[in-house]
Amino acid sequence: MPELPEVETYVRELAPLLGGRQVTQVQLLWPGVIAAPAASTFAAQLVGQRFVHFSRRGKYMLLGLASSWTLVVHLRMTGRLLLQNGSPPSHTHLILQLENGQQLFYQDARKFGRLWLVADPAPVLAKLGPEPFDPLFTPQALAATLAGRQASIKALLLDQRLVAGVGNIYADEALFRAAIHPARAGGTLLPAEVDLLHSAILQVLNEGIASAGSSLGTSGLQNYSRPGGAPGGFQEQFNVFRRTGAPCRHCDTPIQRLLLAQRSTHFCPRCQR
DNA sequence: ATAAGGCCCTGACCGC
DNA sequence: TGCGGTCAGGGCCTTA
Repeated sequence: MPELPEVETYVRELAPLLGGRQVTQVQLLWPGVIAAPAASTFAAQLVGQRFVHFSRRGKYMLLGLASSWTLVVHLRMTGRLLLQNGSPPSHTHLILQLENGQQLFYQDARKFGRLWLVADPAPVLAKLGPEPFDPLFTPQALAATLAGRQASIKALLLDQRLVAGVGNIYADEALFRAAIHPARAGGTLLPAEVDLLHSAILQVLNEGIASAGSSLGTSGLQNYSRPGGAPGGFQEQFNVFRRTGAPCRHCDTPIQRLLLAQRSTHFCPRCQR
């Protein structure tokens, strides 16, 4: 599932490919994908716009246009952006024809993803917590948000109001690196553990970005790929995520799976107590 | 304010 | 081979 490293990879790889390109035609095949404005006006407002700026906030992709408007994209579970020629793949819901002959496809098998075309993206992003790489996101700030919380640390890491961009994959991997059991109540973490978790979050996100994200395609849906369709590589470095029953890379104990906050959670029962 | 559960979707997978 | 049931899961909404 696209989380911060996957969205960051999109931003970095789309910038040179899409920068300066102009939208000449919009085909909206499934209007439900448009969150704002009304689907009937979305296409008309996007035609003629030129992509000039590329950034990210949490798991939201921000495609800045020459008009100063922004096309905001959230891929949720299975959303993908593909910059290609030729016929659209199955589950394509939006096609942007570009002036250079290329096409930008928005594809999403489960239809969870959404796009916004807005003058100001701030309201869309209003509920997000700090960016993990923002200097304001310090161990002390993380400790303050965890203080008194009874919910599991896994559930809290998935809450985008605490820190933006961490999803199921990187939450599990960060908790393993920090040697913290995912079911621990957030408020019970000791200061030293919060420090470990803070640096583990930054570490796994950085490693994910360095590997161009995680693609899970061998079993289950191919739910993330880079703009040209190539997979990321971080799944090769998973310590726990979707490794249920496989030996822990540190101690050989079989990785276990449990359900927290309605999300599958993977951990080593020996390394994470 | 916090926590928990339901909902949206549909391909993959499992058991029969 | 075919079929029905179950699962996954981010963000939003409702409920307690």
